[in-house]
Amino acid sequence: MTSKIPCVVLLGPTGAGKTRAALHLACHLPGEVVNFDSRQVYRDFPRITAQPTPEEVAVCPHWLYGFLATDRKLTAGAHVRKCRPIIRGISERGKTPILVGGTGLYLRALLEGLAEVPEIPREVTMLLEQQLVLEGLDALYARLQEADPELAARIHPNDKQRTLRGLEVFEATGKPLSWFHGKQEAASDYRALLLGVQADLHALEPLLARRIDAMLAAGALEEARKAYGRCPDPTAPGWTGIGCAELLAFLESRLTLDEAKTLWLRNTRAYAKRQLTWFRKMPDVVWCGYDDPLLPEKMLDKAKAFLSGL
RNA sequence: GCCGAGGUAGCUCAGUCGGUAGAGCAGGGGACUGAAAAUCCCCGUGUCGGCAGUUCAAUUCUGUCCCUCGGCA
Repeated sequence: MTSKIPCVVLLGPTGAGKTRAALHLACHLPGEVVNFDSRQVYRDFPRITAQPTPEEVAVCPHWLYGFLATDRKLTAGAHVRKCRPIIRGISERGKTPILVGGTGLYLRALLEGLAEVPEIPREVTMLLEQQLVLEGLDALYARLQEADPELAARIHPNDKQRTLRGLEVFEATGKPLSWFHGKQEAASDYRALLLGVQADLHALEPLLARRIDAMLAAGALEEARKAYGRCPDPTAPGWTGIGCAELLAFLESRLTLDEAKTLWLRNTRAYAKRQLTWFRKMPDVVWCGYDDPLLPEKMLDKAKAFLSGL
């Protein structure tokens, strides 16, 4: 049995200061930063998705930021497959992998693994999407109840996305998705210290508002304009990110800039709320306040104690 | 000043042929196994603009006043 790779995870809601803390850890452990945020992967949106700046990236290696084109889609599984060799490489170089991000599903998939479901052929997915339009969600959910009663019982009949996922797995493999879940092994390859940046929504809101202004001042609009030139399809995966979608609506004259900013803030806030809900229930997270000026130092101390205690 | 249209939840608005009212959004809580910055679930008492009248009963009808928005002056 191979020993588990030690790593440090930095989690928390958007805009709470994870990037800054990660840089401090990376400099002093020493370590390298690996992204687990589903949006900071887009090449065309470095500012709007708050990726580390070129100056920050120059300080130490950063992985899985800004590598994906706007019309490409990343999935939890694909992200995990990219992450694993990178984390192993960092560890073999004698450094500590520092995982930073805000996408709860990606983190869980990485730490606990994901069921091994084969790739679903595009035709299967497209056919189901057509059937959704023709037959309605109720009919598809009823089919899921036949095909995978266990999964159907767990999801809500209105949950379009999960109903389609359950059906596409069954149609493509002949086996229920819940069967794949049951067969999954619980072993993890990593021994992770979970460090959380704690912030409540009320405190976070003004920071998020200021960050939007700062992004615009730093050329967010120009960034969106350029991205639009490269990928003018508003339904492309990269455009569905918060900030991107609102600025695109402004560029296409569907919103004024003020309306776009208001919506942007509102959506960012709602997103932060979902992140807080997700991370709150995670066990064994060591929390530090976002407003603690010594947060990077405290997190570094905890990381050092964790690594020396192994 | 006159004519018209309105004033109902934090916002946008439904509605009650008279029996004290409900959607969307916002807000709060939650779920989450390859779209996850996604997808979805639960949570709705508010002088129904003020005052008076009619009525067993008015947010609903009538009068009047106030305010907002159009048009005409």
